[in-house]
Amino acid sequence: MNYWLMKSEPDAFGIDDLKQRPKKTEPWDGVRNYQARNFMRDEMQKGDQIFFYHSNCKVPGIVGIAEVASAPYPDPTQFDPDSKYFDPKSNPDDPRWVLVDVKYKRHLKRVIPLGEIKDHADALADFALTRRGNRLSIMPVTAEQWDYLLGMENA
DNA sequence: GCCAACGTTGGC
DNA sequence: GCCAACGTTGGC
Repeated sequence: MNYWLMKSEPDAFGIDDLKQRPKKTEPWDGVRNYQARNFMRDEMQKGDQIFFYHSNCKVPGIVGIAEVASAPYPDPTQFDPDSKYFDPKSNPDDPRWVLVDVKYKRHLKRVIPLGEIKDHADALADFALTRRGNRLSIMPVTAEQWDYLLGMENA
């Protein structure tokens, strides 16, 4: 089992939106970054645990926990000319972009703000989120980092 | 293959 | 709203 952190802008789709979805599950479409895609395509498995992160908002940080709820499959929006994620260069016989379904598990008892995560940089050695200039929307979390961040929930 | 221009991300 | 970081595009 692997651990991940996935970013979302709460103005567009936040953890409350996920919770309110039928089956509390949403196809994580629109990922158009190869590194993030490769994580989904090559490494994600059903049951993997996800930190749900709110970006581009007043208090960016980890707000809850979700779970990978499907195997990777082609992102349908890449073939939809009306979608803002439409990719005319993607070949239906060899889709360029994939996604997984993401299922809501729970909110954290409190938001763990980015600022606080940065304060613990030493304990979270090499955490992808706080590496300089990081813009990945999906990134791996080690088991150690996962446990440590979960511990911060009660701090 | 290089690299300048451009667009996007996302914290502040 | 600003801007640093960085990915992508496209001319050459």
